[in-house]
Amino acid sequence: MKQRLFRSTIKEVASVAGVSTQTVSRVINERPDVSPETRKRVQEVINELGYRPSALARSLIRQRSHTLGVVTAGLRYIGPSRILSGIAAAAEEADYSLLLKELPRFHENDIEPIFQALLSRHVDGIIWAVPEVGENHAWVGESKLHLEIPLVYLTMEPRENISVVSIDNYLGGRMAMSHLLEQGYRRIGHISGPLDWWEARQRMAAWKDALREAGVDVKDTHWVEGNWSSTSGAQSAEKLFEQYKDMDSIFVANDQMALSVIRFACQKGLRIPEDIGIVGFDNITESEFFFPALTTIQQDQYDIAKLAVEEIIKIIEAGWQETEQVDPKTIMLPPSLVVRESSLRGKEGGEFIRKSIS
Amino acid sequence: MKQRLFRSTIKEVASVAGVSTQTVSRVINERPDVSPETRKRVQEVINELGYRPSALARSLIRQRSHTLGVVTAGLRYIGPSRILSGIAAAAEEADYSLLLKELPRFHENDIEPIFQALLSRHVDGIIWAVPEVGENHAWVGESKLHLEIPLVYLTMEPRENISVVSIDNYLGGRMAMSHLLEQGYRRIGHISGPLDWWEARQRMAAWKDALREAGVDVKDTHWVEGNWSSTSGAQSAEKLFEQYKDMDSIFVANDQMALSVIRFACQKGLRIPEDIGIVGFDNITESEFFFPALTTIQQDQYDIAKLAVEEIIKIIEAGWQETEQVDPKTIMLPPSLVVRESSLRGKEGGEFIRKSIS
DNA sequence: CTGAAAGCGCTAACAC
DNA sequence: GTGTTAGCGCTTTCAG
Repeated sequence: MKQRLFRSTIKEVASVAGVSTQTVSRVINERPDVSPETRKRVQEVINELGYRPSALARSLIRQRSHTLGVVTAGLRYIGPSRILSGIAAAAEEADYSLLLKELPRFHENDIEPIFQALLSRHVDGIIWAVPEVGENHAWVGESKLHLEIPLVYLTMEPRENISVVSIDNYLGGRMAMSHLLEQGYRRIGHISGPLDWWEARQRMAAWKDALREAGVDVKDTHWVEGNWSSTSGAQSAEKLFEQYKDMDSIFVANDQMALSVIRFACQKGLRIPEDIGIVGFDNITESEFFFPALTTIQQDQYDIAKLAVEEIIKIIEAGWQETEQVDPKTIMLPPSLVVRESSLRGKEGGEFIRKSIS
Repeated sequence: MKQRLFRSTIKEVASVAGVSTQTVSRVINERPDVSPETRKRVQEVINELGYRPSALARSLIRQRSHTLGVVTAGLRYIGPSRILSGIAAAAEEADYSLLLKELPRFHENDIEPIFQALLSRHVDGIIWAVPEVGENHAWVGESKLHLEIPLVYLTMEPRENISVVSIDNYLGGRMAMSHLLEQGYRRIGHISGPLDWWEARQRMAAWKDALREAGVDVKDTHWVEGNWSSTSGAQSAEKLFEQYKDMDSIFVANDQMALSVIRFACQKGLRIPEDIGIVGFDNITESEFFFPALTTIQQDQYDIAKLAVEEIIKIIEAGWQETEQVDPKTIMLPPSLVVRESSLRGKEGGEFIRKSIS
């Protein structure tokens, strides 16, 4: 027996209520031009039959789906998840649905099928929430895509004529470094993220620039490249302590790696922050409870995600007005410094948060 | 100017290629009954115009969208994200799209609008990936929903005639307890999750049962209720050490709280695992790098998510065959014990994984 | 205020 | 092999 869907249609409602489908349509769309009695009768039939208008049919005729395509990568990690969470909240608020596509790899650059799938379902806009890694954004700006809908990128290097929303990673790095320098650390090492990541390069550039401006020599032995994972953090820590003997502190490009650095330093018998200061990046929920608690740079991924959704909806709605279009722009949000025990040398160890270094 | 979508239709393709829309339809659906020349010509026009069939129109006429609705809660946490990640991977593989709805709260029980939104978009099935908390699943089984499509639940207490896929939390708790008992610990305390969570109750029941079976007295002072967060872990640890003076170990209901317990014990000068043994639950990526590394119970959320998707697709497809229906069933997956430093008392501290305690 | 006709983009069923 | 007709469930003219 073929599956039978017990979904009532506008036609059934109309026939039961003894009106035309047109009138039912007016009722469900809350148009004013229906007499109160008719409206009431139709509404009753709707409730009775459990009638639910088909968003599909509506999208087809209105050429508008009220749906956003979201492309993510790395949902198994906390950063991308927090971003998706923000996207979902903002979309819900604006009454948009979400069509989700997860890229299997960060390096994915066969993006045609993704767009095909999204466009064939008539999404009104696309949020590209995939970090910029290697050449995985090389296609941006190419018009080969025949893209007739707005596209907003999350966390990518700003480009002309493209809408981008991102945390300012360079600024975050500078904030971390300013803090360490203020605490009197000078021989600051760095464990970077994988350098094919734009974010990793930004953080590292901040480390280098801050040292140079402070008049500190930067040598190749003063940093090591990690891959974001705690495992790589452990390996990097070992290598870095080996090749930078009189290092007094480390700026670690994320908290997971910083966790391993703490562990490694503990095992070596080094005191934190007296012998070695540590600053991380991300402010994952756990870092407050590391021992010692980790000083880090907080990114509000939830917030930039909401911003991105609001931006794309603004662009979409503008496309339906007679008004002028919304120009693509880059929105860069500053992160904030969260000072905890791991970097507070020679002062009383209270915890406090500074929102900006200005 | 009203937005103009440069989307070509099957009609345009047909007219340019000089055939009927029907023939184009046959080509894009790879039907055999088209002559090679016609097929070639049509295909060329398709490429030329960048034509993309509308999945919307297709769904409407086929009464099938090849789309799954996914309802989640707590995407800002890592567990739900890993589940979503598994769902996305499995859906992609089966060539299904995903319509995502995130509940704003775990306790949400106004679920009508969620179903409305999903059903109005003609999803073929729904995966309910919201943990069971308080009465938030009370509606399950009520047929008021007029649900004409399959529904599979993730992580909920098994019920008759419902499809459920879940990790066996009770078994996980028993595995943790068996391990502690084997290591010679007897005065085992417990920090539970919030007890309105089904999972928290399961883990706690395992703690209690294991102690009883081992002939150990269970008192109300031997456990404290946390709320999964590291913050609550710290508070709970303080309280528990206070009220259970000769406790020799703790089974903590998740790794985040366990992290705080480690921190608290360190600050008190207690040695882990000699003075106090600790076992967590979840195996978050960081727990391997805690100091000491945390013994814990691993749940493979990614895997159960894939299973849930495969199950629902099986049910959906069965609905379209002449064959009999797939009966709803409960699938319970065993977690696994990961032994690390925090519980290995008086033995050499190598790390090893046991897949099951049988 | 209400209804009839046309059509969004596509496919199933039937002709030829 | 290929085209014609009808219609998925809805909304947009335009009459009345």
